[in-house]
Amino acid sequence: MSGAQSELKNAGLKVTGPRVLVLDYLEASRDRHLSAEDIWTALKEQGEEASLATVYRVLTQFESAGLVHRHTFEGNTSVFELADEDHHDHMVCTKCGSVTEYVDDVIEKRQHEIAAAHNFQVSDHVHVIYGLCKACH
Amino acid sequence: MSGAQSELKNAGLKVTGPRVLVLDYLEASRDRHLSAEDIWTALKEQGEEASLATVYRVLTQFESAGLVHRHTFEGNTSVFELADEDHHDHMVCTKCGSVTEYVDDVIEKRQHEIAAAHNFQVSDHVHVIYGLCKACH
DNA sequence: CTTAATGCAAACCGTTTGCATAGAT
DNA sequence: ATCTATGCAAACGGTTTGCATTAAG
Repeated sequence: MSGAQSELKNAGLKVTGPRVLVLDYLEASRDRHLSAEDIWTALKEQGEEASLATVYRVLTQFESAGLVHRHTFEGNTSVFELADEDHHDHMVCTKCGSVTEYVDDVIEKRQHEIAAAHNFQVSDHVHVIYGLCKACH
Repeated sequence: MSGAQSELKNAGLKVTGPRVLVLDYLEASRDRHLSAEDIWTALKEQGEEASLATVYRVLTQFESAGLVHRHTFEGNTSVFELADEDHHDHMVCTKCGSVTEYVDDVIEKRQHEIAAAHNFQVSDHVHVIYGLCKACH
């Protein structure tokens, strides 16, 4: 039984074709941030069928189950990535669209101090740096 | 001549009814972050007419002219605010939607160091803390 | 066998656009 | 008078949804 199958069971989700396909594909693309359409296209190219609507449904379920994170960045399309790693933030290249991840304890800590100072109870945060990646400038 | 009128001229924009209305309304709401529809509704309520399409066009022009900043946050609707103040980041209440602004030099400085370390050329950044505001928890 | 998941196509929602008309300089 | 801005309604693009069908447990 594939890793995807047991992950689905652990998450309390029924093991179905589309769910396994999407999860497998996300695991094979751990270093990338994918849109629903990216995934749908990739599955079609590898001969597997899953409707776009189902890809969206599956991704939304995965997000609720905590398997996946959804990012919106600027622009209209959401991108998804597996959620099983540590928290990190993103640098998005405005030219090629590539996404670089980073972690920084100074910032992580600092934002909790800021929130506390405003009597604000943090549940999540987004930190995105926009600019040109190494390859694009 | 109102402040809005001279601001428009300075920005190289023709002084028209809808542009003055939108800019005046933004100035009267400096402490808030407004969606295109918020503005359109407000104008209608105060008896002024401007089509929603025009409000969008005007806001987009203002953004290009640097008069206004557009934020997307999470979710699909953009919000706008006047751009004539210092840079700041945002805390968004996930319950009531209120937006609190803050500035922090430690974070500002730190993110440039991080970018430099990855050979990334920063043009902009977004830092949003999500959670519950003082009033909501 | 029962209930939940899928595919399809249509609906949705914020936003943009083409085109004819009104308005600014 | 000229050329741009506006209003309207239709188009758009990503995402969601209703409903009949299919598959998982």
